[in-house]
Amino acid sequence: MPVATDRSPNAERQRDAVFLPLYKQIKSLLVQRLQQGEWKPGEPIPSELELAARFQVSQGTVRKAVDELAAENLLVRRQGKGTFVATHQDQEPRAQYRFLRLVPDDGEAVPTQSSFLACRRTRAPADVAQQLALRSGEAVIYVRRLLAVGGAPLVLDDIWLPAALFRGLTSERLAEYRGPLYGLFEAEFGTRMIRADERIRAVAAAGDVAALLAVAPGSPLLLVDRVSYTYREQPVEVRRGCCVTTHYHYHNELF
Amino acid sequence: MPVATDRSPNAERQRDAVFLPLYKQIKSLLVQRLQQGEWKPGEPIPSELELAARFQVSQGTVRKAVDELAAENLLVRRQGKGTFVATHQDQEPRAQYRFLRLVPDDGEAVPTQSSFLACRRTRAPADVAQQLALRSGEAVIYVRRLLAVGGAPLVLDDIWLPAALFRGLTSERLAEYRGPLYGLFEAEFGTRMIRADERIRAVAAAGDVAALLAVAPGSPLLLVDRVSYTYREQPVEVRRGCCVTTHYHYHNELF
DNA sequence: GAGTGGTCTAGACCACTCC
DNA sequence: GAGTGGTCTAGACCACTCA
Repeated sequence: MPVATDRSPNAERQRDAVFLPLYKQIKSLLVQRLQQGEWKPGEPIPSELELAARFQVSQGTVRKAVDELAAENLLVRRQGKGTFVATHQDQEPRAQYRFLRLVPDDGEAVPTQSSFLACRRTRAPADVAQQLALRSGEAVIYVRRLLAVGGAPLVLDDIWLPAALFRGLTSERLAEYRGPLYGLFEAEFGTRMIRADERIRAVAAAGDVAALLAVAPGSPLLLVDRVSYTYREQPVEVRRGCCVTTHYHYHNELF
Repeated sequence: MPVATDRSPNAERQRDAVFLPLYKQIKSLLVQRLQQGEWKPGEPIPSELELAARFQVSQGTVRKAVDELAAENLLVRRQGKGTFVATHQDQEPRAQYRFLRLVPDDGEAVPTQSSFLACRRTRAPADVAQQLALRSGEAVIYVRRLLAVGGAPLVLDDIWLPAALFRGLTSERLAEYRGPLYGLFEAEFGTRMIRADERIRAVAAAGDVAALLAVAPGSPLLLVDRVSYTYREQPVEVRRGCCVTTHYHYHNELF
């Protein structure tokens, strides 16, 4: 399936609606196939040489496309083995908890316990609907989860998901699943989280939240508002987390 | 100045103390020259062809080294013009305020007013000394700065810098300088911030801090503990910021 | 040993910038 | 038009993995 057989880029390609370098076009085609589920999370994609043959370009061009996708964490390269679709169900914890920035002040990451306090179908509040690019009042699944470590509550998450994409998500399935939520989402619902935006604030704990987190009302909490996106910048999760940061902190690296 | 004239990498290079791909070696040499100030912030580095000739490698190899340095924000490529040393004094605000993640909840970034409440030479507290890789009690410069927007206090920063690197930093120089602090640091003291680690918590405002930020004691504040590094992972700044997040939030993007 | 990604080269041509 | 970074190719060889 040639993308542009002509060697002089402008001659053939500038007539296209959008002119892009070959490797960007290849990249876009790869994302399209990922989105369509041609290769599933954890599976290998075809080798560079095969992709080069398939797209009628040189290996170097495929390479550059794959390099960028690997840099964006959509693909994972493993020398000698192949290139794999990134997954939240991976073995390595850094891949598994890629989006978890809350870490203990000292010592290593400790396994957390999840308990699900709610999981029900409801109508999207206006702000949530807007962030999910849904019409106001459209069906969403609302989940409330308490994360604890060593019995001490750490995070209270309120999560909204488009009901259309997560049909069949119940408390039972949530409770029985081991590992990160995003692993469940991609394995059971075919929705893979690629990117997220977070807005972070300090707030005073309201009464009900304070009770669930076992802190005094008015205690300072870290409020993390997240919107997660799947392929092609499609928003698929709104999450509001209240975190107790007495022994944990949010870690971030600036470049 | 050849890095490895031999074409078979292992034959010659594996005898070296560390074996690295050619482009990593080039990259390291470039960082070394940046660190030594051979090319100053904002200035162009030699063209790819010239570097290739100088290091006795192909343009492609230089290119890969420069690509990585550009990805790490040490260099900035501009097509048709050249490759430049990144700077905090740049025109574009996104480059200028690269490390500022605090943004207004709505609307565009508004210019802030800095006032410097303290700037004095003192001994490093134990924790600061450790983070700066100094001996406990070694001389540091302590700066306290209040950031306000439209007259309303927004951030109170406490900053510690190794006195050895920032000799001559005074309240006067701070007050008369326009633009980001890191611009002053790189222009006047030759220390360029490359990377930073941040630890973020929610805390209750203590009395003195609350007064300076014009909030009630006990109000929730975002506490941002930052350690900044210059070339070669050398820590050169410890900063503790207390932020009022009623109309601003800390923005972060996860990949 | 076959197959995969990783490095390196040499050369062609393109797009952009500035004189 | 000269010089710069940006794209693309073709081919060689290397390092790693696994059967």
